[in-house]
Formats: sequence, C-alpha cells, structure tokens
Amino acid sequence: MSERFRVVSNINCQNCSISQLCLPYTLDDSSLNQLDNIIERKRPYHKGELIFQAGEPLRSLYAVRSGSFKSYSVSNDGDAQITAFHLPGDLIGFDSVHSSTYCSFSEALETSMVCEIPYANLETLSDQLPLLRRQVMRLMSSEISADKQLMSLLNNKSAEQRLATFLLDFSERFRSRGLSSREFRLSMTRAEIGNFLGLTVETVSRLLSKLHRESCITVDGKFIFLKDSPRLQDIAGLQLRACATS
Amino acid sequence: MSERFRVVSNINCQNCSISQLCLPYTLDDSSLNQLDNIIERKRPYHKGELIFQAGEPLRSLYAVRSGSFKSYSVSNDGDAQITAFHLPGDLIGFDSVHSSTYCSFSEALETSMVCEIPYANLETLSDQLPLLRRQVMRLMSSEISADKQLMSLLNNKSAEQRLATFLLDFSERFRSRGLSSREFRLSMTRAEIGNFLGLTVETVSRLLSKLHRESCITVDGKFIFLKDSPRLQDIAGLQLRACATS
DNA sequence: CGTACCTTTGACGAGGATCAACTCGGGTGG
DNA sequence: CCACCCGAGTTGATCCTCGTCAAAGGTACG
Repeated sequence: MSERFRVVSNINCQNCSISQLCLPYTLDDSSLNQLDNIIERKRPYHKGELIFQAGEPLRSLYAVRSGSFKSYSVSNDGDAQITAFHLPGDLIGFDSVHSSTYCSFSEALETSMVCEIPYANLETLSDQLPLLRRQVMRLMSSEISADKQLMSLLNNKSAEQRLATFLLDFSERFRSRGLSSREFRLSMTRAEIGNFLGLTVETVSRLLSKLHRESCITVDGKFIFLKDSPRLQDIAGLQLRACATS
Repeated sequence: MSERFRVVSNINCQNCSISQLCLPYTLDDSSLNQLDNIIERKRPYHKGELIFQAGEPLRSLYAVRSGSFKSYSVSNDGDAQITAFHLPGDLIGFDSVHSSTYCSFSEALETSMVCEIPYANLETLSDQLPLLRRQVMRLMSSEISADKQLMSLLNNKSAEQRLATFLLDFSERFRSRGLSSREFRLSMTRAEIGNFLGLTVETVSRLLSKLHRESCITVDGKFIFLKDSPRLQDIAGLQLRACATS
C-alpha cells in the first residue's frame, strides 16, 4: 500500500475537492498549509446530532465536509425557525461571531462530516493572512446577500414560487459541487422545507404533488428529478424578461 | 472663535457620539486616527437620493451619521424588497462586499449625512489593524444574526406580531442611540413598513389604528408613542415565560 | 392653491393554515 | 416472522387572516 503513514492526513484542505467554495479559496500553498494546521477533523455526526447549541460558548466555526446540516434558532415562544440548510463547503456559525456564545443550533440531517475551525485560531491566522481575512469577509457577505434574497422570497412570493425557487436553489448548489443539477436527494423532511419557507407540511406536499402532476418534476420520496427546469424557473418568478424585450 | 482652521474636521470619529455602535468601537487612539483619515464626509443626501445603485462598481461602504436610509433590492420580476432601514451608526453595504458591484440600492428617507469609507482603504487598513478587522466581522455577524431573526419573524408571525416587533425594534434602536424609546418618529411611509414586513399598506394602517384604539400606542402621522410597551411586547410574542415559571 | 402622494377605512375574496383521516415504510420486540 | 408502533407523507374539507379593490380624507411641497 502506498498510503501515507498518517492516514488521517489524507483528508486536508490541500486536496479537498470543494476548497473553491470554502475558506481555502484564493489562498497560496503556504497559507493553505497554515490554515490546514488549525483545522480539526473529528468523528462523523449522525442524523439528529447537534454540532452546537444556542448558549454554548463559541468555540469554533464549522465547514461541512460531507452530508448536510440545518441551522435553526428557537424564539422566546418556543417555536423553531430553520434559517439555513448547509451543504459541503458551506461555513456554519457566522451568525454567532459577534457574540461569545452560539445563538443558534446546528444539526446533522444525515451522517455528515465537518472540519472544525477553532475561532481563536482563525482570528490569529486572519491577522497574519490578508487573503484569508478577505475570503472570510466574502463568505460572510455572501451569507448576508443570500439572506436578503430569502427575505424577498418570503415577503413577496406565493407558496408555489417559494417551493420552485427552493428546488432551483438546491439544483444550483448541487451543480456547483459537481453533482447533478437535474436529479438529487433532499436530505430534509417536508416539515423542514415548510418551516424554512414559511409554509406548512401540507402545503409543501400538495405543491410537490402538483408540480409532479404537471410533469414539471418527478418526486419519489426525497428524490427529486427536474423534468422541466425552464418551466420551474418560470414558476419561480425568474421570468426571462430579456427574451421578451429582445 | 476658537474653531480650528479646518472647520470640517470637527466632524470626526474621535468625537462622534455614536462611535460605539460603529466601526471605531474598541479602537485605540492611534487606530482611530488612521480610520478617520480614510473616511470621507460629503454633502448631505436629500430625501429620495440614492447613495448607490445595484450594478454600480463597489467603491465604498457607508456609515450613517444622521438621518435614515432604506436599502432595497429589485428582483427579476421588477418588484422592490426593502431589506433594511438604517439609523445613525449603522453600516451600509456589507451585502455587496463579496461582489465587485453593489447588489442593492440605498436611498435617503430624509435629509441625511453619511461617512463614506472607501472599500480599498478599509481593506488595507484592516490588514494593519486587527481590532478594526474584528469590529468589521462583529458588525457583519450582527447583520447576519439580525437577518435570521427577521426571517423567523416573517415566517411564523402574524401581521400584528410583526408590526409590534417592528415598533419595539425601533424603540430599542432609538434607545441605544440616546434617544427616547417611548416616543419617536418613523421616517418611512406605511407602504415602506409594509414592504419590509411583508404586509400591505392597508394592513399596516389598520393595525396601527387598532393598537391606537386599544391604547397600546398613540399614532400621530409618523410620530409613535408607546403607551403600553409591556403589552406591545406581549403582542409581539416576547412572552415573559420566565415570569410564568417563577 | 393645486396636485400628487400618503393614509385611512370598508367590503370582499383567495390563498394557505388548520383539522382530520388515511397510507406508507422502517424499526422494535414478542 | 409477524404484529405493532411511530413518524413521515399525502389528500380532502373547512376556516380565517390578510390581500385586493375601491373611495374618501389628509398632508406636503412646488
């Protein structure tokens, strides 16, 4: 066997397939090594396990390595609101760095792996590596931007538009990770989709059935196949005005 | 007159009353001077004037000095979504730093002043001043956190709960700026409140009337007086469970 | 002082929540 | 191996909040 001695070390930033979506993006080799040195990789999380809970002291940020997670917060009156679904390459915890404690929960939706980035070390390293600092800021900015878009979705769009947008969003996210954008598996339940989109389970289920009936998509449990994504985009409200005016 | 020669220089970060809400927070004197040096202060913006538009190259971030602004984005199908209202001390533009162009619009709601922070200079200075970098990250994190909370508000709460939360949010923001938390003027129109909260003008107007009728608040045009803020908090869903269990 | 916009209030209807019943699949224990 | 259970998902019937449409003041600003 040509395996290296430190078997665990074959998981690292230098050879990570999704590094262009993650912290390493734009980093040179030396910086990349420094970053890789502060990252800890532990046992996988199983479905339902929490990476952290609201109220715990902020130790680390986490990058999804494989699998998926949901982040949610719990309001004073006790109901949970899912604020994001995380796929490989996504960073988790930016909403908490202004505080000394986590202000949300993050839970595995399936067996998943993460790279743990101790926050104190990231701070120190960011002071030394301007490129790293900039990438952190880019990622935070992207999250802000995405949240604003989501706000617009929740405020102005119908249930059907929300769901269509949701499916297209995941399609695009899978595509950018080198997976199929036409067929994929959604690891979350209907209830979780509904919670995220501000809809009930029943509405989500009804609309998936409707889109299936209209041959727009094929639904088989958690597996989704986009049969007619142009029409899905049309439903989502991404009208191709450019076409109309040309 | 004991005024300095450079009259304009009496407006600076060193003597700014809201610096603890803004970039200068935690900075030492030397750093503060360096920050102040890169900041540009220009003519006031009048109601309706844009600081920047979506698509323009990203030049600067902006800190509100006086007055107020709204930020909004315009979706493909042409309708605008207000994503934030900005009060003095707030920073504007974090949603765009992952891009080379602004991805939203920012418009004065009344005659207002801003401090312009050229982004390239902020980048350079952040490389030199770890404290500044950390404050930028804290502010970005706070914005992410606030957006998540808003998401929860829009997804789970009734129209009345949204409006009550909105009023309490502004009350708190005015308080932290040394203004009255009981009575204040909302510089935006009912339509803008509605757009932000995912409600129609009519609903906002009706609910303000209802709260007024029930002696919870007093409404006089844009002036709001919180007569019974405990009840408003109750309506907002911030139930004081702690009391119930004690 | 006129015009345009903002605000308020009423009547009505639709979209999605709620309530309820049933199916399906997987895990557990007898 | 099968009975049982539990959670997830689907579908139907009904209800209610809030959006839509309409019309009448109010207010601000040139």
